[in-house]
Amino acid sequence: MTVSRAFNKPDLVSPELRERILSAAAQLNYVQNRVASGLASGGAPVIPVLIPTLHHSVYVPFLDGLCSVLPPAGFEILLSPTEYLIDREEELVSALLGWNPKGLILSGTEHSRKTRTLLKRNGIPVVEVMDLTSDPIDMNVGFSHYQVGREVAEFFAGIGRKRIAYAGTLTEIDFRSVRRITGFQEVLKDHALPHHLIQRSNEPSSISLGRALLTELLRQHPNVDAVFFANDDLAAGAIFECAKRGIKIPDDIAIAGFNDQEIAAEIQPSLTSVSTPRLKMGRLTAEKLLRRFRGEYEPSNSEDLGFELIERESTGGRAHGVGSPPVA
Amino acid sequence: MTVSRAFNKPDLVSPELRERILSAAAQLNYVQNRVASGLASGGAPVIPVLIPTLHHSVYVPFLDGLCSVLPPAGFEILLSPTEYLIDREEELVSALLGWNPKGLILSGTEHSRKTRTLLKRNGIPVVEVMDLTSDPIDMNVGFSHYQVGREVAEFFAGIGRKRIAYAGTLTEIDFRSVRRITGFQEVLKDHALPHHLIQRSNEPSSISLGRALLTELLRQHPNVDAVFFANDDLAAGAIFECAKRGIKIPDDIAIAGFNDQEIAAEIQPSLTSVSTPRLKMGRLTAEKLLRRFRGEYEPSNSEDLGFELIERESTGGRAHGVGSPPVA
DNA sequence: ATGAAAGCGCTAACAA
DNA sequence: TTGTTAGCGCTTTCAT
Repeated sequence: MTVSRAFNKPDLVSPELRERILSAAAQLNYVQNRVASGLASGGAPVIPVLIPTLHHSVYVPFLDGLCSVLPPAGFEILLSPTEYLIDREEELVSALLGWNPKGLILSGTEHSRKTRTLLKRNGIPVVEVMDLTSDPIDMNVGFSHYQVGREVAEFFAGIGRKRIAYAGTLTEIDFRSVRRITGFQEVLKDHALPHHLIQRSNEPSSISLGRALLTELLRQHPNVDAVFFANDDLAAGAIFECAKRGIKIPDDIAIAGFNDQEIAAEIQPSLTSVSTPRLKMGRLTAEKLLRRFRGEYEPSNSEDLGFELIERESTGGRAHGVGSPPVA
Repeated sequence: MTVSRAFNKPDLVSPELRERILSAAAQLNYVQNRVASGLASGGAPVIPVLIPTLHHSVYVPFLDGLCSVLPPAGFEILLSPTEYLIDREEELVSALLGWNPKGLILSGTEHSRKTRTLLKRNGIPVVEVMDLTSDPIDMNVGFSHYQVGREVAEFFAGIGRKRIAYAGTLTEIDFRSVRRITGFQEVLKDHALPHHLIQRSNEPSSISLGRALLTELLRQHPNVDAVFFANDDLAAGAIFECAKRGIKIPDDIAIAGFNDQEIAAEIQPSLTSVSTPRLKMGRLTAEKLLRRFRGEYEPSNSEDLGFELIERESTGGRAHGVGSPPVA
């Protein structure tokens, strides 16, 4: 029918007829059946997005970035949390491929062999996000967690800290966390500093868990003088706990977080953190997919968006980003 | 083909044949084409979810609740932010109906006439969430924001506050916020207290905006002695700002937040807040949909999940929920 | 318990 | 510029 054209390729229909069709459609509240159109054209306009979890708000800005680009371009987002489970990811990828999606987004660069095979053979554009890899399934947008670990360790060593710890959750199954620890420990070794001060927990991340991690760390190693937390919530908990115990930050202990969430700039003392480009990652990921759909040339399959260490009071830096902006 | 049956109604196929089919499918990495099956059976196993925004983490636990129920039951979530725009919602509903979804989830109870008509005529199960209404499109799961406003105002009046303010964002387009304000003001009027101390902003909510709102409020009304913030981030900002200015909480000013996010229990002083059942709302919403799909009887179309005012130090209550749980 | 026929509502490729 | 034909990969329904 010409109706289909009027919707999908309006310029191929005479203005007059198009007018008539569109207005009739409006009258009848007609909307195209996306399922049928998906079947006919081999592939539904959906993009499955596999993220580890929604519990942790870190993934929200990323999603937000996707939502700002994909739906306006006509693609719906199929949201699926994997709970950090690589086997669950495999199941989900397999099931989601049943939608014949035009593209797919995966978190991290660590996947089961079958996931990789499935996706490679399928051949649709795939973006692996959050981390960096030299061997992407297809495309890759992220930054190096390994480098984050290195940079924070260098930073602590550089300000003269001697007993430098890492504290985090899911330190075994969250591969990004593992990489940060790896980089972190390597640098400590290079500096001949102790590198086994790793405090782990498998509970979900939270402010109160940050308190607990700090408490336990100090119980086992009372003279720790710097801690890199796996995220800002944990670090904030540690700051609250220090306040409660009268531990001086940064004099007694320096604290750094990860992700530079808003609380980092606002808490007292303000928290040194690593700013990560999550919103931008979402937008760029979406744009790369769209470009590929249009068959445009993609200069690079791998994009390192970098990160930035933001020094604040918790490591002896100056207050940063605190203050009252004008009310609109 | 019998293959279809082997997947969808395994019990109608002889065990032996079923075995053979399933193993062959596994070998070939075959997955059913959901699009084709959706077309043939009239309706894709997707549930569009319209939420106002992802910027604000309040919607995340709700989504999380949905994700814990819907995907395991075979339904994918189509996530679509409306940015609090009722016209955008209308467009999205119309477009999403093109998926012939089996059900649909809407935030709030305020919708355009067309949205209501479209949905009612379509006849699929619809759940309106977050707020309560006496006239749902179909089903309704939430709690009364109006009552929240009333209860907090009563509470402030009850502890002897005289100049009680409300501070929030998007106070015009976020209807839940509007309702809280309405209830809040009604009670203040009943108590013959001033009820025009409303501080508004249209910027997105953030800790630093909380600082700004408090600052501006105190500039205009220096003797305000209680403030109900539209959420905990804003309230936390206000607490940080008070610390900076040496304003005593709760002696000089009492502060309450909304949603009882984790920071409320952890900040110093701890923050009185209204605990809202967001995760549970997600789960219950999903379960109600599933029950309806199965044709089961739903005793009630409207579920009031309630809320709870959690008193903490910021209004003169005792510390609450602070402390270090054991490390796992 | 299994198979055959028909068609879901579109879009692709082609013809007019 | 418009209409026609066929078929996307399933699930129905009905027959075996």
